[in-house]
Amino acid sequence: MPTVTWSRLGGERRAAVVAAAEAEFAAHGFSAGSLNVIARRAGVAKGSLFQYFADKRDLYAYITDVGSQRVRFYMEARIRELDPTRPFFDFLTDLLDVWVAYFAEHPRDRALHAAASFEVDTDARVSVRAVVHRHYLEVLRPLVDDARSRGDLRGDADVDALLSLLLMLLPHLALAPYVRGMDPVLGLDDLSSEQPALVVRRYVAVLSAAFGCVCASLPAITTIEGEKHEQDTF
Amino acid sequence: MPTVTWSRLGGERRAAVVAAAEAEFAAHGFSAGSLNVIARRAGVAKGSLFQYFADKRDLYAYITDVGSQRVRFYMEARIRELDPTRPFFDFLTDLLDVWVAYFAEHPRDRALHAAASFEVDTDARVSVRAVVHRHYLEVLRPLVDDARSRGDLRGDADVDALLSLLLMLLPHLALAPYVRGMDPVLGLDDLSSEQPALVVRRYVAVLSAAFGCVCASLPAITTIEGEKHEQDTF
Amino acid sequence: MPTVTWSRLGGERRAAVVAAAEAEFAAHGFSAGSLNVIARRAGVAKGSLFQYFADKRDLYAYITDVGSQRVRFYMEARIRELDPTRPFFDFLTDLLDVWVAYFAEHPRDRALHAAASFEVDTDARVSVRAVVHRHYLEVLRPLVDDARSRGDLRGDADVDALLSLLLMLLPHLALAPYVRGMDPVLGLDDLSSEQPALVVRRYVAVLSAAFGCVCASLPAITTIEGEKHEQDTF
Amino acid sequence: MPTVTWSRLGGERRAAVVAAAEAEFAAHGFSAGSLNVIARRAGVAKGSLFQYFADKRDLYAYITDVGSQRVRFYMEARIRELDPTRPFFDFLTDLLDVWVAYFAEHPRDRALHAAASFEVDTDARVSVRAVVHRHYLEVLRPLVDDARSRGDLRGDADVDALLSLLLMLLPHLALAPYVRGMDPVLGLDDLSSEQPALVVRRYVAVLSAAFGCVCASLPAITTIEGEKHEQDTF
DNA sequence: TATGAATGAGGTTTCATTCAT
DNA sequence: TATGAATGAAACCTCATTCAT
Repeated sequence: MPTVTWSRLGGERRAAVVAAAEAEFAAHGFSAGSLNVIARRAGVAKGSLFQYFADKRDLYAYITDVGSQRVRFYMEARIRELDPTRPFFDFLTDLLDVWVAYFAEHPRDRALHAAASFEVDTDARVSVRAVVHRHYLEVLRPLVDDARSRGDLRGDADVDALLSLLLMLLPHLALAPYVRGMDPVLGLDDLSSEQPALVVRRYVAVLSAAFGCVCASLPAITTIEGEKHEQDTF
Repeated sequence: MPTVTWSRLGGERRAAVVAAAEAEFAAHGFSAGSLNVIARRAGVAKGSLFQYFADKRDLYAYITDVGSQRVRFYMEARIRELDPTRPFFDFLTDLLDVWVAYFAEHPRDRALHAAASFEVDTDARVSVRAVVHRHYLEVLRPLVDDARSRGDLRGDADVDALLSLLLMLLPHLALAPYVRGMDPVLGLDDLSSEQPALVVRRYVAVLSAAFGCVCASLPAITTIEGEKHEQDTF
Repeated sequence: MPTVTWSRLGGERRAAVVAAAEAEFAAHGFSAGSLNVIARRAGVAKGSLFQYFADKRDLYAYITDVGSQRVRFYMEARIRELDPTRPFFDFLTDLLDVWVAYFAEHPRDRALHAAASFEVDTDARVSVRAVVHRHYLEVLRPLVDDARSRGDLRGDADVDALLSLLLMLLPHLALAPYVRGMDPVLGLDDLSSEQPALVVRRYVAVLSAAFGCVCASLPAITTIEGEKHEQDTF
Repeated sequence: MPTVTWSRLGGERRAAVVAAAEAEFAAHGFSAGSLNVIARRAGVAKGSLFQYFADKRDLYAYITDVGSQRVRFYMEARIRELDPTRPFFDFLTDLLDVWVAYFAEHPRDRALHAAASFEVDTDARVSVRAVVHRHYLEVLRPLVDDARSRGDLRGDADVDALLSLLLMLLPHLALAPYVRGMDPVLGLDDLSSEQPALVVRRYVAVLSAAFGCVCASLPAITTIEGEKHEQDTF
């Protein structure tokens, strides 16, 4: 937790430290990120960092938290716009599109997310992922619960299994297009050949088949390729 | 890639190097693993390591490959015993049980797998995961293809999406019971409350619902809990 | 020397600073003692310490002085009770017993004494020991002078040599039982095998033989061990 | 203990490291001595020091050992020249003169001795003093034992108390002339006013009176000052 | 082919002190 | 008078890699 000194700090200095730390941890992760570099880039003395944060891990946790909240606030705003009361898998499709687009446009957040996912230091990774997972679930669970109460999910749908899969799919969709080798099957990391949007629809189709109400129909994947008016008929 | 010197090396010396390197990388991962330690424990000169491998990354890739092959050979043997011609999702359930049990009993392989998954160094992680994914797919794709040709999968099943999900689920099932925070939903890391076996069945139920032939029924999870018999009626 | 600000300070604040500084310097000595820690534990601002004392060394000297005076006042009170007009070496024996017991029961003063003795920083050590030595001598010299004027010491006794030896023996007796390796001969640091009381008597016997009046006899060490009665015949 | 690498090292490089380390530890002691400085002055890479010694403490212990042995070898040679079979306290007087002169002429050894005596780090101090004390005793005990068997000491002399006092007097005589405040009574540190030689004689007179055979007379201190001839009559 | 000595940059953290408020 | 933010030097130690033998 940041010190009181940090909370009393002027906005400019704070912004400089946050920016430098985000850049460094995004580039090299926690273990390999260097406080020397952060201090130098922020234009503050090395010792000052320790007036603001208990230690390296404390700074890292703070940076991760700030980043997670930024993503969450953004997503929550977009969720409201997307109208979460629509048929769930339609909504989910749009949501994942937004998600993919966000990380496409925010390389810094993408890198922070990756750094948190791949951290070697067990304690650092665990505490950071706990934060991230909490954010994920606080947003997703209400959406899923509402969907089930609306009847968009099967009555016997294993909601926790759905959430568990989403917890894997979300980081995957965010990172795979930029991390070679993460997805050797669907080709997410081969940007030229296939659109992430298509992969989103393939995953949603799977989830819909697994959890959706039998009567509910899913927008056909063809809707992307240009001919799809028969879509809502099957 | 190991040098020719390595290939000409006596078996004993080779085994010593491999054992020391596996232990070190399993314990500390690639970035934090120390060649000094490996050389000392293997009883060879530090310089010798550089006669056998181009650099640290080369050694790491080799060690990962060796480990992956060990796991793969084991799994292939068990797959033959499990009779892959049975109904696919029955077979898959047993396969995942074996998988979970293997990593429960082989902490070194589990640690190597985790080290590869969490490596910060991008290049190291990418090259290692490429190897691991290749092994996964070379085993899984024939099984899945056979299942489809046998009619165990729906005709329009998105086989690649299934493989993609399996590529996420396999490491998850192997590591989550031992890595705090990986699974905050299904409780895989809370060994006392829920059996990995049950989680396996929940995941397979999802996959079966998504990809299975409509007519094919899955062994109900009720076999473990005893009450949800309506599940196999959908 | 403390500033005038210090002298005008409220008693509570002063006590807090003294207590924190004593604890810190006792635990880590001057060089390794931390003003940060002292300020934090005393509940005052770091800057305040520099309003009360010129610098770290000044604070340290003050703390040592306070501690020395505490010990000195205690010893002076006990000296009056012990009746310094008795035969000198009888009295000295009791005095040293009291001395040893005091430090046995006051670990904080013991630690401060040790810290002063083992300080690496030459200037700090010199100034601190000057204070301590002054206290020692102001107490001891009158006692020794009285003893000589009473005829308890030989007429030609080298009083200064006696004081010089006492200045070595007193810290030794105070610390050796708690500092491994200080006394590899008489076994003061091996509490189980020999009592400090016996060591006191052996040292006093030496001093008595060296400085005592020939006619004056010393209580034989046999009072503790019970057999060497021929000792008092020399 | 130095590594094998150290033992295989060329003489020139070894000498440079030893010289630099002796100078640094002599000047600042163990805790405050800097490996950075040592490496720079020795003209070797910082990392090289860690190829020769396990850590800072290891290097310090080695340096202290080397220094102690140097002093011991010198003293043993001089002891043979001084004829230890002479009357003990005559011999002891000469021995202490030599001792004082040695440290007067060898400021480096003096500083190392001081550094070892005043080290704050308990473990470092303990281990170093154990070495020094061992050297002291291995030299002194045979001398004292011989003296007693020759009849130079009283039959009932407390030999261990004598050794214990010598263990205090020897460092005192070596260092006090150069460390302000160590001796506020006999004025050892006030070089202009009184000769260390006289102090030696005053201490020896005390020891002789305490431990010497009654019949044995000591060379009167008058030999230096010229008037106290009544001293040898007690 | 094997060795292992040498390198020196880089890591995090603590510290006493200053000074503007 | 009290505060506490800022400083930046210095600390020990580890590391992968090179190269002469």
